[in-house]
Amino acid sequence: MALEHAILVSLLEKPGSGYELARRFERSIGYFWTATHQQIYRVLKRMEADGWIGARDVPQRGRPDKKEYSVSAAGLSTLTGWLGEPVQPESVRHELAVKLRGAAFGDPAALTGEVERHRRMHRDRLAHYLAGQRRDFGGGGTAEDPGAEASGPEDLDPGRELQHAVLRGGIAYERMMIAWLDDVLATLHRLSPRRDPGPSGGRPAQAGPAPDPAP
Amino acid sequence: MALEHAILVSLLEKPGSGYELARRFERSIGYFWTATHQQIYRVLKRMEADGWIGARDVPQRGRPDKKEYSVSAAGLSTLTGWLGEPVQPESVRHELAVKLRGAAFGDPAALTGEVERHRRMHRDRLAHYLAGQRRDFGGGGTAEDPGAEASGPEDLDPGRELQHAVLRGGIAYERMMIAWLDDVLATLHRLSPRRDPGPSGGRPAQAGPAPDPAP
DNA sequence: TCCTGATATGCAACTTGTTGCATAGGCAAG
DNA sequence: CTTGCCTATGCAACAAGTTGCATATCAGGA
Repeated sequence: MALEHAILVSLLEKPGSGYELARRFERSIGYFWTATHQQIYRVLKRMEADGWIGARDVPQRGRPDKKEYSVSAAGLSTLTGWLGEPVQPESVRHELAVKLRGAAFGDPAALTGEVERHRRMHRDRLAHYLAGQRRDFGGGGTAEDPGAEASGPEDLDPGRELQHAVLRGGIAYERMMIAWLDDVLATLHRLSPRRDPGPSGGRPAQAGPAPDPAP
Repeated sequence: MALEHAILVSLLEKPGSGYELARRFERSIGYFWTATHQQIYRVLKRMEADGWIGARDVPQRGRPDKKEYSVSAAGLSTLTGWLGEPVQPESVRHELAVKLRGAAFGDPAALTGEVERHRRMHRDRLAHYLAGQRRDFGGGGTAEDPGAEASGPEDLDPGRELQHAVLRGGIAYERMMIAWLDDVLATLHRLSPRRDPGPSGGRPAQAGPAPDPAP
């Protein structure tokens, strides 16, 4: 039960309606916690009943009214209480890893396209993160050299620093995944050295990793 | 709906009872897909009804009989069919990332212990993976230089190669997490430079990353 | 004009996943 | 000899998450 907490964090960062939250869960916070609009509306209702958040009707020109939620004092103390609890081990779901182990009982080469698709997704997300980093956190150190900003000018807004730390985690994750997927592609290619990487959508499955989006 | 498929893979790798599967989901395959014994028993029952797996009663000395399941032809074709389907985007749940963003509205330093605990967990899991790699895949190349084995002696059992690729992914993930958690600890320390890292359970939150288990 | 799409909210039904408990024999420590 | 733990399976109730659909308004294009 932690969607509540993700919503609290998001509403503390900026109040908003259920719909707006749903949008955010397709971007920013959604990169670390997923939820559909159905779930969000249902949980918002419960949170309002529990007094964690308050609603305010906002009339809009043309559009239906929206209910803008914001966090109450009770909600804030719920959140800070939660911060003190240990997080229980994340439940892992790496479907691609399961498929790779399953591929031993089918045709490994059939996974190549899928792995390439994943690689593209991770490459795009990395580019997105890096753009966000440039936009929101300036041209400082690279994500590969954590702590490089530590000796720089004092920029100690905790919210900003923490958001940057989370973003650096996302960047590190995407880089790691891209490198691993290259490794997997090389392995698949080694197992069945058919198809040469054609020019369309092609990327080297054999040689060194394709260039990342420039940091 | 993919617990079925994870079970199929596990049973193909080695037939076993529900209980044994539950144990495996605490180790090996469980590092990439979690499930409790309740879920496993329920799904096994359904899979048997669907004819994906067959059961065989195995009497045991002293212990209650166990039902040893193995994959039928129908189950195998189900699995290979699944391999061809695109994996839909994994639903992400990075609770620690949510907490970090939430910490801006509480006391960031209160998270230090939790982050350190996570780091220990990841360090231990990395050591576990590396031990498994040494045990099952010999002294070959390091995980940091994927493809190093490619030019070595031909060892092209697909199952083995794919399991190794998955394991390398686990290793890369744990290394990445450890590095990121060091980054986070440095950030937290920068935000509130209280407590010096004492000698008990201490690890440098400031200087370079603590030494990994030797690869 | 009609159709599509974005904003905005929500119900109902269904599937998954979790938690608590129950059974039942054997084995080892105290 | 009793208490707790391990093997081994399972029911029942609940919580969480997904999917399909419904409503309503307005803007812009075919």
